[in-house]
Amino acid sequence: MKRSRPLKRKPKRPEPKHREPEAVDLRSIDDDPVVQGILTAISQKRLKPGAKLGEDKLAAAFGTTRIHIRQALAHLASRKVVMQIPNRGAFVYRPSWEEAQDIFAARRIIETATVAAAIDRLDKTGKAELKAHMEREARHDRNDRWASLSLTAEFHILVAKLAGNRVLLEMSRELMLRTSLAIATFEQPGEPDCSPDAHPDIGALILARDKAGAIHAMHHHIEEMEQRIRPQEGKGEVDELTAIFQEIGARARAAG
Amino acid sequence: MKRSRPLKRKPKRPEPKHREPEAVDLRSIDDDPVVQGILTAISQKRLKPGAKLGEDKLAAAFGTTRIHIRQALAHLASRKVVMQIPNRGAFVYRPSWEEAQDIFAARRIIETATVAAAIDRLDKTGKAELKAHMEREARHDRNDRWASLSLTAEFHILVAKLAGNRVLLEMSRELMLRTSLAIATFEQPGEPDCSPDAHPDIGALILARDKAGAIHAMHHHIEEMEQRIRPQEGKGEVDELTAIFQEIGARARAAG
DNA sequence: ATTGTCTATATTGTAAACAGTATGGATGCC
DNA sequence: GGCATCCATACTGTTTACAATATAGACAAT
Repeated sequence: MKRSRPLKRKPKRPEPKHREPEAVDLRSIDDDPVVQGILTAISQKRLKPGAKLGEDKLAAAFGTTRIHIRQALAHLASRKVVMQIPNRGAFVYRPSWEEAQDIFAARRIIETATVAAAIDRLDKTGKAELKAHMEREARHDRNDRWASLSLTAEFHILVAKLAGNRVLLEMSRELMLRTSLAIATFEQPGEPDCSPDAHPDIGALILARDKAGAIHAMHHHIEEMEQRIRPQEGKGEVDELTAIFQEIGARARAAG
Repeated sequence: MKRSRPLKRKPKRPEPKHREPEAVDLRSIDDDPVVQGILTAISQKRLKPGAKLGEDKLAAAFGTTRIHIRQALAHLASRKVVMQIPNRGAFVYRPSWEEAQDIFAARRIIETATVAAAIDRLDKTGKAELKAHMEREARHDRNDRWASLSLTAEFHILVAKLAGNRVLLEMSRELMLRTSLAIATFEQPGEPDCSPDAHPDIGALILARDKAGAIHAMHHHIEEMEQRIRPQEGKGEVDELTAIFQEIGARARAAG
């Protein structure tokens, strides 16, 4: 029993009353698989600075559409992880020498502050997390280059997490990625990103609540990283996109 | 005299050799008029947190197309200046109380560092710029609220510029915007963003190369800003409800 | 009055076709 | 052989139309 259709209705509604958005699904584009895939590919150095990120190829590699890819690339361009050139496409960002130095300087400032804050608010849970990570880093397979890179990055992220400031955590994440790009652009071939002993030392100082010591160690650690790069630029070959993302996808599926 | 059309051509070209992008027009989306318009509207507090940013209306207001608007909004969402909710649209970002505190903490860390760096590399040009700004700020019309807000923001940007680190400058810009949003969300009505005397003091300390004094003054200045906001919210209801039902759920699980 | 359900409208999201631009070889000329 | 020009291709950028979803009022029932 359908009711009669409404008879009176203004053809144009008056300005609708504004309703605030509240408690809604807050899924960010950062969780997007395409964004994550490209980010991990970069942090694992499978994607090198200057590599072209063709829209069609990415769409095929990820099994999605071009629009989706464009959105992801635009987001990464906003974060200075890819560079978009009009009518030519998107490329993995290649920082200038000056920018690389600025990135390291920014990390010294932010990460010395985060390590201090981490010590201030260190509790049982934090200690456990830190110990757990240090064990994983100690006993990991040093021949698995990709796992190595992921683990060393995770240490710095963990410290930022322990500091308990989400804004600084985001900034640290961003700076770490850009550090990867800076190192990939200017590294001498064959050297690791982090000296292998630095993390256990810093971790121990945090656990001992030696604030001055930890700050100094972190400062020195980042200085050491910076001293491994040189203003020469060598442009390497670029790997095939499909192969990279197929393997990353397989790993993600295996891990999940 | 047109030549005969080429007769032999492989239907599919072999993978084209990769050419690196070099020395190209590097116009960023940050220069986009839509992005700039929304940013200045926010920093001048004409757009308040939670305000809806409809695509069609913006397109009409700026005299452009929806796609263009979408790109701009996506960029601003990446920078956490607007919040995008699926199928509902874009809104001016409204930080949580915790996030607001984190923003101020981050600013204390970064801006004390920038003010120190600014003193270290202060030269004639820098001194002149600083003096010029201080004069403008001293003699500006205090009744023009929008000019006031722009000027006070420019002071902090100028200090970041003098520090000579572009990465930190970007971060400061971003944090200042998010500070505007935090203040707009939690301010007591009628109070200004910055205390009017702080900037001349800090500027004088920089010119006198008093590093410790300038750092302390900047730290105090940002603390003062933070103390003007209060966690009062009109929408505590939502949190209350979720808290209630979370507890009920916990009881149910405990009973079952 | 309050609540629930329905529907037209508004608005956002997506797909596909089209247009514009760069690219890399091929051609022709010197 | 070296160099400028030209064109087919591939790619990016934009427009258009359409589909999916949310919104706010109207009506009905309690």
